[in-house]
Amino acid sequence: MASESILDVAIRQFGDRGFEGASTRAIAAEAGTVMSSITYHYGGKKGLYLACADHIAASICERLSPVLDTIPPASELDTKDAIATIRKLMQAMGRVMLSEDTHDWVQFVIREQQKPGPAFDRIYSGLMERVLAILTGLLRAAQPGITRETVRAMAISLVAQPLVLRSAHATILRVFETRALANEHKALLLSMIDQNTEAILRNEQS
Amino acid sequence: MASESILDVAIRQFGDRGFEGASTRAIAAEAGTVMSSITYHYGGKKGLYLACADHIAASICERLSPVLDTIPPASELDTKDAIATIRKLMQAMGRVMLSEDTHDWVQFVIREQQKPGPAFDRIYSGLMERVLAILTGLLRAAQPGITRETVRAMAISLVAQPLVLRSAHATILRVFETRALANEHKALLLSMIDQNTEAILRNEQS
DNA sequence: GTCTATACTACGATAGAC
DNA sequence: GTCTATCGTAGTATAGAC
Repeated sequence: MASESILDVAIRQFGDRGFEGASTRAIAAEAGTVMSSITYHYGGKKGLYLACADHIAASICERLSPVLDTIPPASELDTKDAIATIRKLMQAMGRVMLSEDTHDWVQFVIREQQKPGPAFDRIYSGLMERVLAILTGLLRAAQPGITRETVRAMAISLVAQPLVLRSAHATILRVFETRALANEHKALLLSMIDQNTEAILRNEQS
Repeated sequence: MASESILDVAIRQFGDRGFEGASTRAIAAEAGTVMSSITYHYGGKKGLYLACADHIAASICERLSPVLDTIPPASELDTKDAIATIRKLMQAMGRVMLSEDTHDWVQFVIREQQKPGPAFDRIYSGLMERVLAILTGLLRAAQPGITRETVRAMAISLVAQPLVLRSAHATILRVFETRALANEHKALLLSMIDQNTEAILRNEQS
């Protein structure tokens, strides 16, 4: 079988074991080369880690772009359309969190949240900042007159629901008494997010 | 100054740096002793880690018990009281997540969620199982006729809101453009959780 | 019980052969 | 560019002095 690239292996290892837990020798070996290749291509372990962060931010951004790109400027949306758009955005984030092939990326990001370093800066400015800017804009359109601080708190509360699908993944598996989420579970969780998003936005609006 | 106990230091170090990132020599030194004491008292690094998990589960449980102990059996509650009780429980969880002195505990748990091992079993059975059992019981009382799977999904969605306060802590600080959450921020986030909890439960109930 | 001394392994970085 | 060889450091574990 063909070797994966160093970057792909590194993202998996860093996500799985964390920065200190992952070993450059093991990453290199799994990529079919030797440790000194990492020094040559990335300047060392830290450089490789930062390259992973950049790649992940770009990859998740790319995964979300089919939805993000269809979102019109918030100024053009009325309350009803803004709510519908926010629901669409939450569903897209939920699907990313439930998708198997994003597992390593999201794991990496969650780890970096716990002890943010230079890699978090790149992920934040390359991914989160953009998504949060769109979401806060939509919230302002959905609920005119809302204060800036309330928008921030509400944005956090909304993204909490997709995020928890990964950040508490181990607990979710226990709750559903399974080793891997079935499609029925995923559909149920997504529809729950949709209902709750609608309830939260409708509530505030009154 | 008096030395902290090995367990206290270990919880902080493991929470901060993860299992692989923490060093037994550093933990022992900070506790005012030497590494071999860890071998003697806990049987090694893994044993110390498990002891930390037990201690954390008990500590968080103890912190929540003032609220948990006042919750009557769900069978005695009507819909209105059950909703009020759930809101009180969510607020208690939110306060735990926002409290500074639980930082190390929660950090440890979040890390263990990412790669669950034997320590996660202890935290789950010693803490989460109990809280989730109470919450699902309350949900059934709040919304009679709800299916078992829907209760599970809703429980996850509800706890998502307190949990995100820690699991996405780095992002929240960026959103509020601050280095540490002020009391006003915390109050706002808690009231947002309360509003959303109420909206979610009211919505489903109809 | 607590510490010292030591054995053994694995890590990341680097120099240099090819 | 990719490899081998090696260096210094840091990790856990263990035996034994006190």
